[in-house]
Order: sequence, then C-alpha cells, then structure tokens
Amino acid sequence: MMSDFESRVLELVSNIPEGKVSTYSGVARALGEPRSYRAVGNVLANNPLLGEVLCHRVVRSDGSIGGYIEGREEKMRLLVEEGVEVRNGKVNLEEHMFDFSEV
DNA sequence: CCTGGGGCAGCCG
DNA sequence: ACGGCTGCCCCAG
Repeated sequence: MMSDFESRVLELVSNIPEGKVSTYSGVARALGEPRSYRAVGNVLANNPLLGEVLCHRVVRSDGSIGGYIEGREEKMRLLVEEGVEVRNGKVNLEEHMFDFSEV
C-alpha cells in the first residue's frame, strides 16, 4: 500500500518528459514541502514501480547523478540516451531542468 | 574534494 | 502511540 506522500511524489516524477530532469529538492518544492527533499529520495529509493515510473530523471541539485537502484552508471546511460548532456558525471541543469509548473 | 549538521517520511521493534 | 534507524539529499564551511 502506498502512502499519500509516496503517490504524490511518483505522480509528479512521472510527468517529467524525456530529455528533461529535475532535482530532489525541486520535486519537494513542487509538492509544497521544500524541506522534504530527503523523504523524496526515500520514496524513489524504494520505488516499487521501477520500470513503470521512471525515476532516473531526478538528480541532485548540483547536477551530479545521485543514486540509483541499478547503479549510477545505468542512470547516466539512460539520461544520455534520452539526449540529456552529462559532462564529468554532472547534468546540465540550466539546460534540462524541468519546470513542474508546465504541467 | 570532504566533513558536519540539518531535515523528514517510512519502516520496524 | 513512540523512539530509533535509514536514505537516489542539501548547504555552508
């Protein structure tokens, strides 16, 4: 059973289009709880819907990849595959940051 | 680059 | 209900 917080996070993340990324704190802000960024990481870490809801489009606020259940390498590979520029293990947030207000 | 402290939902005993 | 972890974090130093 998913908690309310959990489903809200996953719903939001599922809105990030291919080629775009967001950050953990960005998701938290979009939820209206800017300090819950760590809890957001928690939800994705236990993401029971890996494969259904893509959580690889969420990275750290400084652009570094962050963690991933199947490894950072895999996360980075998926991003590059979608056309996101990754340089020295960091995503170009300026260029690919997704604005949730667009939804 | 690496700490240390802050922060928070969820899980488990 | 309660307290103590844990974790795909953040930010200042």
